[in-house]
This record gives sequence, C-alpha cells and structure tokens, in this order.
Amino acid sequence: MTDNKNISIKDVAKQANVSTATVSHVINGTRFVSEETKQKVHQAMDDLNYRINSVARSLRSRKSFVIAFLAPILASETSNFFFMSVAAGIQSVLKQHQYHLVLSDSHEEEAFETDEIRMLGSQMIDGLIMAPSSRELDYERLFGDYPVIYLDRVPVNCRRDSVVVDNKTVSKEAVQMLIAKGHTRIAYLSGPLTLTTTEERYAGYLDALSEAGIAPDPSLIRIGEVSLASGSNMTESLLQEQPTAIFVTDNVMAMGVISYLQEKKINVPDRMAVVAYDEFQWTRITSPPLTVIEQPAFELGVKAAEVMLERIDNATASLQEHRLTAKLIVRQSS
Amino acid sequence: MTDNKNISIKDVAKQANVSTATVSHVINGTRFVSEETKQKVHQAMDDLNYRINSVARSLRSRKSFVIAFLAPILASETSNFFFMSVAAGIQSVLKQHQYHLVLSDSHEEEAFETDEIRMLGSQMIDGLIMAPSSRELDYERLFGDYPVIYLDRVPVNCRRDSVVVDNKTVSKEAVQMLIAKGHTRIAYLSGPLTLTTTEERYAGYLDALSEAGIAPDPSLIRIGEVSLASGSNMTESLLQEQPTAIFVTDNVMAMGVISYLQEKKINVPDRMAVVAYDEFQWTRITSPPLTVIEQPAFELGVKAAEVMLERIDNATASLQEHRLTAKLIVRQSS
DNA sequence: ATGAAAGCGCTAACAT
DNA sequence: ATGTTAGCGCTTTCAT
Repeated sequence: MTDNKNISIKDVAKQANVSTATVSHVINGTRFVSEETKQKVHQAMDDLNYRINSVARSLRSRKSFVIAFLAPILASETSNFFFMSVAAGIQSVLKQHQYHLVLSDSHEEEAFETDEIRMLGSQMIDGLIMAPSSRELDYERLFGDYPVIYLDRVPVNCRRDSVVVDNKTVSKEAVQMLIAKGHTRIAYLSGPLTLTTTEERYAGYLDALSEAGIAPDPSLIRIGEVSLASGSNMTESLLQEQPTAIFVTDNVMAMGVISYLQEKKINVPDRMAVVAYDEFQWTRITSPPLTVIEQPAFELGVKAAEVMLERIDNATASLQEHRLTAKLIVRQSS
Repeated sequence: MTDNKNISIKDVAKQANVSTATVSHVINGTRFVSEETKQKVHQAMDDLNYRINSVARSLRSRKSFVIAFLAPILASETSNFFFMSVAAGIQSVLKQHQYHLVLSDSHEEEAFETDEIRMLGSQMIDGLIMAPSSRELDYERLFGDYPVIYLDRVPVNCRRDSVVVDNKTVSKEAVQMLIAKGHTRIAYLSGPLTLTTTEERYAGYLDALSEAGIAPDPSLIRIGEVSLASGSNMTESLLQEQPTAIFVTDNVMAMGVISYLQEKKINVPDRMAVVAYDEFQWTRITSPPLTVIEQPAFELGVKAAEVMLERIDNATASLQEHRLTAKLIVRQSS
C-alpha cells in the first residue's frame, strides 16, 4: 500500500539536500559522512519509505550477493530431504554475511541441469554450489565467471573446491558391523553407480567383504532404479539367494525393502538384518527402528557456504577438498 | 573457461555491423528484422558466446520474470515435504512461461518472514506466492508493488488471491469415518490453532462430532508443539482418557503418536485407530500402514502459479479464491 | 566533507 | 527495415 514504486536515491538526495553520492555513501558506509548529514539522509529515507533497488546496484557494482544452489531438490521425496537440509545449512551461513540463496532444481537430469546453469549464467550470481547429476559431463564450459563448489558429488577431472561425505569409510563400517554379527551373505542394493557417492558406497562394501575374506557374490548385488517399487522388487528376487542381511544405500529403496519384508512377514532382524542410508524421522518408527547411516547434510551446507565465501574473497587460493564423516546409527534392524 | 565476462549487446552489434537496437530486437523478437540480419546477429552472438545480462534487462524493463515463493520450507522435516511439493508445482508452470522461481524460507516465524519480505522487496520480483506464518500480521504494508497470492493459509482481512485446501470438509469426513466405525471417544491432536489450516481442521472435527450427537470432550483435545516428541507425549497423557481413536492433523506429530503406541505395544487399529494428515511414502511402511488425508500439494502450486500469471496480466481482475479438495486415503490404521 | 557526472547493459521511443 | 539515444537506479572516480 505504501507506494514506494519509484523512489530512488535521487529522490532521497533531493529531499535531504545532498548529492546522490552522499546518499549512496550513507547507505553503504563507504566514505565519511558527517553525523548531521547522515541524520538528514536517514530522515529522508524514512519519510519517503525508500527501498534500495538491488538490481541497479548489482548492475553497477557487478556483485549480486546471490549464491545459487543447484541440486535435485524437487525431484523425489527423498533427495528433497537430504538436499533441503543442505540448503538450510548453506542458508544459515549466507544469511550472516548478507548473501542470499537461490535454490535451483536439476531434476537429476543432465538436460534440465544444463538449462538451469545457462539460466543462472545470465542472472549475475556471485557463486554456484552444485551437486552434479553426472560424473562425465564437462561442466566447465557451462559455467560463467563465478566460483563453483561441488557438493556431495564430484565430476571427473574436478578443478573446483568440493565438499563431500566420506561414503566409503562409513559404508565399510556398516558392512563390517554386519560381518561382526555373523553375517556372510550380505546383499547390496543401490541406485545406478553413476555418481561418486554411490560408487564410494559400493567400494566400501567390497572392501569390508574382502578384508573379512568373503568373496562378493554377484547374485547378492542389485543395482537399479531408485524407487520404492524397485527396492521392493529387488528384495523379492533377492530372497532366493538366501541373504541374511541387506545393505541398501538409498532411503527410498529402503522403504521398498521394509515394505516387502513386512508384507511377507519376514522378521527383522532375526531373519533379515537391514541397514539403510540416511537418517530421517520415519526410520525411527518402522518396526523395528532402522539401523542407518546418518549423513551430515546440514554441516555439508555450512561447509560449502564457508568455502564459497572464502573463495569469493580469494579467487586464487589453492583448491579445497573437504570430506565430512558420516555416522552409523545402530538400532534394532541389525 | 570460455570468458564471456564483458560481452554485451554492444559488442555483438559491432561484430554484426548493426545497431544495439537491432540486436535487442532479434533477442526479444520485438520488431521485424530481416532474415539476413537475424543470421548475422545470431552468428555474432555465437562467435562471442554472448549471454544476456538479465540484471540490466530487469533494471531497464522493470520486469524480472522472477516469482518468489515464501514458506516454511527449511524449518522442519515436515513442512519441507509439503511445501517442496508445492514448489515443484509452481516451478512446473512457471518454467513453461519463462519465469523463474526463487524459494525463500520463512522459518514459520514472523520476524524471519518479515525480513525475507523486506529483502524480496529490493529484489525486483514480479510476484510473491506465500504461506503466511501468521494470521494476524498486517502483511499489506510490507509488500511492494507486485501481486501477492496467499497459498495454503490466509491472513485475516485478506485482500489478495488465494489458493487453499478445503481442510474442513476432509477433516470432517475423516472423523465421520471413525464415527461410522463405532468410535465415540476420538482424540484430536494438533499444532497451535493460529493458522487458518489448523483452525479449519478443528472445525471439521467439531462438526462431525456435533452432527453425530457426540459432545466434544476437552480432555481428548490436545493442542501443542509440532514435533515428534510432542506427539509422543500427548499420546501418553491422552491414554488415561481412554480414547479409541486419534485424529492427528500434523504428520510429524503423527510420527510421535505411532512411535509411542508401538513402544507400548498398543495395537493399531484394534486398541487405537489412527488417522493422520499428509500422504508421504513412509506412511505406507508403518505397521499397519496409515490412514491419511492426502493434500493436493503439487496441484496447489500449479494453481497458485496459474493465478499469479493471470494476475500479472490483469492487475484489476476480481479476486480469486481457490479451494482444492483433499482426499481421505483409508488404510489399515483405522 | 561533499558534489558532479560517467557508465554498468539493456530496452524502447523516436527517427529515418 | 534499421539506427540513435535517453534513461532504468545505482556506485565510484575525479573534483573541489
């Protein structure tokens, strides 16, 4: 209602009887202005209900104070959670530094993602934090003149800062825990191994088996689509191979596993132990509560934002690769 | 890598031997340009790897093609899902019309929200879709000169378009279903009644009881914090009042209900029927699967975006109030 | 301690 | 069918 439609720095300057330069400097604290003049300017700004036009500011100063986060946030119920927590972490840091966060969705599809990067390129962002949907794509030629930080996953020949989770270590730990409990036929369910994350988790699984002198059995390893139905189907077809434990590295697929076992009244953990990825509230109310690997999602965001801010300050500092540790939370399903 | 740092329309014009006006018109298709000239311009743009500067464009044209969505997206695990689905719906429509979506988080807190609105005000957005965190706040004085659409909830004296869910009808239906199954002592668990949504759900509950000639029992009605622990605690204290069914209008609280009943080995639905709000995948893998009210989240977003686009085209058209229907999904918990 | 003015990259009114 | 040019609102250099 209060119409601040066209109130510019010029109007404020006139009202306060000073130059536009002075108004600008008062706003930005960018050179000395006498107390008296400051008062006048503030008064005028209040009177006119002045709001800075940050578009004009960005155009002139070539700085937008906007950081974009590109990830599969809107794709499925799952990624949502994880990446939304990441976003919350990014946000919490950026806000303290007057930066804004723009969320951009990649749909976990190269074409969609490429489109978004192109679009962001014209939006004058000060930086891009992204979870690439492909490991092979040559992202570099898509980027504009802003720092980029890879989060959660990293493409080949990465020449950027990155903040990821130590998937291999924790996956290995999870499988070792199962082995320690006497399991030798441990099934592995996963989405496509086209991401660094899934690949690392798989490596951890193999490592644990190998160190325990257990030969990996291909019939126990199922790689497929990330969905509840897919997890359910895999579990069904897996049963004839007689596994005693299932390690499922995706939480949507985990729901499929649980739902199938429940439907067939297969007792967990007695007849089948289950370890899943990601700690969401619902994993505590299944029966029994699920043993899961908790990824530090929020912290991932915090770290990425911090690295971004440093990178903006110092474009030539040496590359940083941060690897945060995940935590195995043992509950009754294993 | 490819340095398109400073390539402007001017560079393209020079390279193609035309004026900047022509380049602009080629880009925007805003007046006739001969095929031949068009070719030259496109060639030049390709050669120079030109990318439009949408900041400059926005400044000049006073149009940003950006719509902001302000909601408690990053707040809790729950709202996440619901509002992220809404966001996906908004996005799907906007994308077709070359608009961009900026997600902004209100934290479900007035102060935070006010801050965000102020910030958006300086960002030259073409519209704001929001789920207000307060019913009483005078939002109008915070808004700038752009259309606003209320989504999911509406403040008092709303003078804007709105897109909401018909909570009362579906809540009433859910309670009637419980009554039809013979329940008379039906508990009601909810977060604070400070939102139009929660208020409507409560009204539906009361209506169903009243029409069945059941006097509402205050000891069965628990209003409190939205959290798993809170849902759990409420369930515990509720038990001495001997309800046979629980209607819980928030899904995080629902997890608390489930977890408490499970822990105490109280059979669902035999000793306690449960009906919850919101259809997420995990509601299918609890034992037993949950009867829930499914809100049309994605559709809510679609509708809001459509209304926004119409409103941008026609600022003076009469106010629209859309009320989408929710669906009761009956499963084994009731 | 403050002002004048150029110009960021674009659009669009006014020319021709 | 295309060119010239004045700004959009701001920051910032160069003056004084």
